[in-house]
Amino acid sequence: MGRWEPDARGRLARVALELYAERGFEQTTVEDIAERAGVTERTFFRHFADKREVLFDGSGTLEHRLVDAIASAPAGLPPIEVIGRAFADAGAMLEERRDHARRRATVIAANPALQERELLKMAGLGSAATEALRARGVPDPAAALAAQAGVAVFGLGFERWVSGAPSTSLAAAIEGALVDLRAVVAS
Amino acid sequence: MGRWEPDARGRLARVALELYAERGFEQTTVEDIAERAGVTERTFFRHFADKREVLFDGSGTLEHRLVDAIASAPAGLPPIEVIGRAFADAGAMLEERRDHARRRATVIAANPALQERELLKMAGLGSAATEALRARGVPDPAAALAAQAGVAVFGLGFERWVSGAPSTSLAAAIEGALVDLRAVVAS
DNA sequence: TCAGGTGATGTCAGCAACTGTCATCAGGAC
DNA sequence: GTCCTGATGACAGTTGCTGACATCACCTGA
Repeated sequence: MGRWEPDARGRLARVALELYAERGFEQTTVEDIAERAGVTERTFFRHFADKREVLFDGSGTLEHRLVDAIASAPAGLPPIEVIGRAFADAGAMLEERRDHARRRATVIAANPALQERELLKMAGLGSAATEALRARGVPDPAAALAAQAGVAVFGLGFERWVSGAPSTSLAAAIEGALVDLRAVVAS
Repeated sequence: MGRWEPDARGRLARVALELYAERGFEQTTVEDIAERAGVTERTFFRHFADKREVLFDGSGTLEHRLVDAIASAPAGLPPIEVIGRAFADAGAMLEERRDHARRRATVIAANPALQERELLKMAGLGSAATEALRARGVPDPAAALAAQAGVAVFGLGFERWVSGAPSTSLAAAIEGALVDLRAVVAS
C-alpha cells in the first residue's frame, strides 16, 4: 500500500461516472472529481489523458480480447463469420455488468464530446480487428470491411442488449444484428 | 460589405488548413489563425464552435445533399442500393476539389482529435441517412444498418479516390466499395 | 539496520481553449 | 438624418491540461 488510500484510479473512474450522471459531463470539473475521490487534479491527469478518457478505461481490455478471439477462430471460417463470433465473444466481458454499461451509455449518449471519444474507440476496435484478420491471411479490402461491419453489428447489438429484456445475452444480440446486416446488404 | 475585409469565415477556414498542414494541429493556436486571417481570436469562435470545427465547414452541405439524394431515389429500390447511389451522388460535391480533399485528409489523419471529429461527422451522416430511409418507409433495423454500410463504403471509396489515379471518379470508387462489401458480408 | 532507490502523489506556475459581456461602427430601412 | 442590425473588437474570467520539482511510504541490498 502507498501512503494514501489504494486504487486512486478506480475511485476516480467511479466518481467520474457518478458525477457525469448527476450533473452532466460539462457541468462537472476535473477538480470536482478529484476532490470527491480524495486526490488532487494533477493526479487525475496522471491516470487519465483527459476528462473523457476516464469513461473508457476498459476499452484496451476489450480490444485485446477481440484480437485474441479473431486469432484463435477456426481456420477456414469466412471473415465475416470470424468477426461475428469474435465480437460476440469479446462482448461477453460486459455481460455481468449490464447495469454499469447502461449507466455509462446514458451518460455518453447525452454528450457529443463523449460520443466522439466512443466513436474513436470503436474505430480503434475496427482497426485492431482489421489487423487481426490480415494476420490470418484475409486480404484487403475484405479485412477492413468485415471489421467495420463487425463494429456496426456490435453497436446495434449493444443497443438492443442494454435497452431490451435483461434475459437476452449480448452475444445473442450481436449474432442477431449480423443476421439483419446480411439481409440488408444482400438485397 | 462590412467595415472589414469580406468573408472572414472563408479566410479563417483557408488559413487554418494552411497552418495545420504547416505546423500541425496542436502546434497551431487559434490566435495564430486569427492573426493571419486579420481578425481577433474572438471572431474565430463566433464562426466556428471550436478549433476542430473549422475543418468541417462543408459537412452540413454534404449531409443535405445526401438526404436529398435518398429522398429522390426511385421508389422500390432496395435500401442498400438507395444508399450506394446517394453516397456516390453526394460525393460528387468533392470531385472538383480532389486536391483540397487530399490536403485536408492528410491533416486529419495526422491527429486523433481531428479524427474524432471526422468520425462524429460521419456518424451524423449515418444518422441523417437513417432518418431519410425511414422517411421512405424502410423499417428498422434495415434503415440504420444500410446507412452505416453506406458510411463504411463512402470511407473506403474516399480513401481509394484520394490515393489513387486522378482519373478515377469518387462515385465509381464508392460503387466499387459497395461491391466489395457485398462480397464480404455474403460469404 | 540503515542508505538509497522507486513509484505514486502533492504543489505550483503557466499556457491555451473557450465564454460572457459590453463597446464600436458601417450600412440599410424608414 | 435617426434608428436598427449585424459583424467585429476588447477584455476579463473559467477550465482543461502540462511541466517541473518536492515529498514521502515502501522496498532493496549491503
